[in-house]
Amino acid sequence: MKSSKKSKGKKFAFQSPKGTRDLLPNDFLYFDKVEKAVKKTSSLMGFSRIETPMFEDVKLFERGTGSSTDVVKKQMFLIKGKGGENFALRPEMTPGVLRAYIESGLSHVMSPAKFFYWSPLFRYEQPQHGRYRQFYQLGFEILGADDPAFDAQIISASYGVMEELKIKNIIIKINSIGCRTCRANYVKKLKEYYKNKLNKVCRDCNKRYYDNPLRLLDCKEEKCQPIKTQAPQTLDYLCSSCKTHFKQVLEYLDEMKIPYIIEPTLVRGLDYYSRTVFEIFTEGLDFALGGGGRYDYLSETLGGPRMPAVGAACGVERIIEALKTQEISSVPKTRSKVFLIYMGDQAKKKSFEILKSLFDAGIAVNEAFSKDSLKSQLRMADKEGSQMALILGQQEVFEDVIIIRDMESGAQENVPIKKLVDEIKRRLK
RNA sequence: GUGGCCUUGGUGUAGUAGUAACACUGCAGUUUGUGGCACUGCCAUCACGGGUGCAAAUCCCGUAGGCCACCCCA
Repeated sequence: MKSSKKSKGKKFAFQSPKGTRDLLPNDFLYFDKVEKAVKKTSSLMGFSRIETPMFEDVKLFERGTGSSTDVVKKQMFLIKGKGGENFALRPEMTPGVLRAYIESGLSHVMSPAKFFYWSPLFRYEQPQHGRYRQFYQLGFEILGADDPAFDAQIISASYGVMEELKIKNIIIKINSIGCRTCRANYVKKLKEYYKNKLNKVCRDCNKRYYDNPLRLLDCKEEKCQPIKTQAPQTLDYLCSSCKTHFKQVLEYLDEMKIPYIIEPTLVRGLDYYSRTVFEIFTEGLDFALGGGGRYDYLSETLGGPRMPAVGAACGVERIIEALKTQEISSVPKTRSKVFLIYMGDQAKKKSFEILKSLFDAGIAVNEAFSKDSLKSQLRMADKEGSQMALILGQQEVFEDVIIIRDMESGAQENVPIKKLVDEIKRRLK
């Protein structure tokens, strides 16, 4: 007792940084399933994969995502390069994807271009349910097109992934916040409306009034609600082309029978959105699984060419949370059906040769090299649910045979090692 | 950035001041070359640091992390 206490080492002092998590083998049962769904949907709909650096010039986000947004103002991990460069770990993908598209010259080769991504992002936030400092997003971007068909296709792609995963009761909340012209017009009206009510709304709304008036519509403060509901709505102030655009998006969604509700107060938090904005929800979870919208001016804002575009991003951890909440099962672990057991050093050595030949023949084999007793190796084989065990001892090595044991019936048979591959293949089907 | 709750072995829990209990899992074994059952043994300085007490998992303070509500977002 005392000696065991004395022999204890120091407590392991490291833990994963706040808001980050390790993806352990069991997590990948879900992770891989989602990844498979996004790849399938992408290939069916013609999106090709893109990946960009995990860090970029901080200005890309300041100018692109918008310096008035929380994401840029207080949620970026900043890195100082040794040469004095200012980088930021990417808090979102869109500006990087657009940058890559222009920089690579791809914009001259394929336009419009349809991309999908599956990438980790970083935001310095207070972690919470469904919210991490490092998290994965899957997303779609269509660059160089302003046709409303693409808005619908972006939504359809996101919806398709959810559908593929069998997530229940998916609902799209959608709105249009107009183009530069009609939005400016609307914001003016909105400010006029709020002007003489500023003493009746919360402190945050007073700030929003000056910083980002559209966000007034986002307020959840109780005392602001009555004022909010009476406020002018973006949809009533759309210019005729924005109105037509939005109407067509909805019509296309109707054609695909994608369920949506128009949410007049939906505005979203990133500066670059224009016209269509949307978020994706499912039953049982209060956070959005995804969101996106059109960003027709982002390219110009970054000093690039005029390039209308639309995109969406979904939180992978959130989708997985939905799968778990809705008890949608993960992909079952694929276990190898064959388990190799050795007895003695000579057999252990020989087993490498056998393992190699089985791998070469495309047969998955499990073993337990750290357990030397036959008993514990068999126990292991049993636990793994193996269909057959291959038992190799001194005697067998000497005779150049191996025992195949059927784990269910317990029947055993000696097989010449030369014929092992064929014999296993025969039994596996 | 603000406020509230929480933190006991790999997992889930018990234990409100006298030096950690239970279940599952894991590991080792129950005589030598055969699993699934059963049995035995082992695996926690009670998140970390400090304080008060003769005595602290148990009270107090600090830190870290988790959760929740804001904020915002995926």
